[in-house]
Amino acid sequence: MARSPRRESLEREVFLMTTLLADRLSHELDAVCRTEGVTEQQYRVLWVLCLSSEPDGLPLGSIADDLITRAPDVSRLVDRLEQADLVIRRGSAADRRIVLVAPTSRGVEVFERVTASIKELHDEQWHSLSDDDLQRMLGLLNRSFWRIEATEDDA
Amino acid sequence: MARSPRRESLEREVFLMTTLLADRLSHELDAVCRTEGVTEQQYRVLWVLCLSSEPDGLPLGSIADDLITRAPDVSRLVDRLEQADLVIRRGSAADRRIVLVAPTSRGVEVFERVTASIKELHDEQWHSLSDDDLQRMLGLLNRSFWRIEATEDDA
DNA sequence: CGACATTATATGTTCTAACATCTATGTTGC
DNA sequence: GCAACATAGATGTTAGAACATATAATGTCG
Repeated sequence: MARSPRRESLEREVFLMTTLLADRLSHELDAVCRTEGVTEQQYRVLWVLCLSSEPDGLPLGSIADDLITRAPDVSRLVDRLEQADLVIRRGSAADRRIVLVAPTSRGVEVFERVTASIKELHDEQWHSLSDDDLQRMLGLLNRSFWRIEATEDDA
Repeated sequence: MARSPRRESLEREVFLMTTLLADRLSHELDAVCRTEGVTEQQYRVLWVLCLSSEPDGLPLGSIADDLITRAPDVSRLVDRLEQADLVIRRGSAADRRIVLVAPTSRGVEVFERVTASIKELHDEQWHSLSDDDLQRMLGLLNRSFWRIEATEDDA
């Protein structure tokens, strides 16, 4: 933990802690996903698909839009999910360019199991923060991300 | 920005915003590094080397320890830096297993230019947060990372 | 209708991360 | 001193990310 000499400015320190925390959280999440044989990215795709109520599935491009993180390769991401029998591809009758992707029953099961595990993980990850702390943190994160100045109501 | 249906729990939302923000910040940093031809990881190595005051350079393993993010391939990371003439490798006389890595003058220059650009970037990235906000954020990030409960002095 | 742009997806390629393994050197205990 | 183990680093291999380009279907405008 020889990390002292690098902290020059407050901004840099916040930057480092943000990336460090995200790195840690994300890897823990990935580890949980892999217990069910999927990567974090693959889980996110399952998430989008399973929460969508489109019966025929979603177009590939629409998945990419809904994935919070940029994923410049949804096609091959879905390839792997399809090989693992977690989703199926189906052509769209209306527009033959479109490929609809829907979760298989196995895909739904995996999604639900992973989701339950992730819920436990999150409880553990955020155990040390109260709900008020989490709200404050969320506010700061949002302001940082969207780069908006403070409002008056800073309780 | 169709992100509404996914926010089930506060914990998950904070998790998502943390990773989302880190992802954005980190990519902006990487973009700055690449204007000087290095990746973020490579810049971090230069950082460790340039801030160390060891005249002969640091052993590879010691670099890995100092890199905040885990880097399970420092050897090839240094390969690329060496090919770009930003660092040099040198054997250690005391322990012939050890390879010392030191920045070249070009390496130092690149490090300094990138560091200056990053300073500007950070100013921009954190413009919307006051110093108090940054301190609060840092406190929350640290408590999240180290998973420590709140102390009494929550100003 | 036909040339041309646009959209949706697939694929080619390159680089890197992650994991495991290998080699060389050093250390320890008998 | 030597066998067993530990350590430092390099390398082989595989999978995925990033970027560009190709292919196919659709829309548009003359």
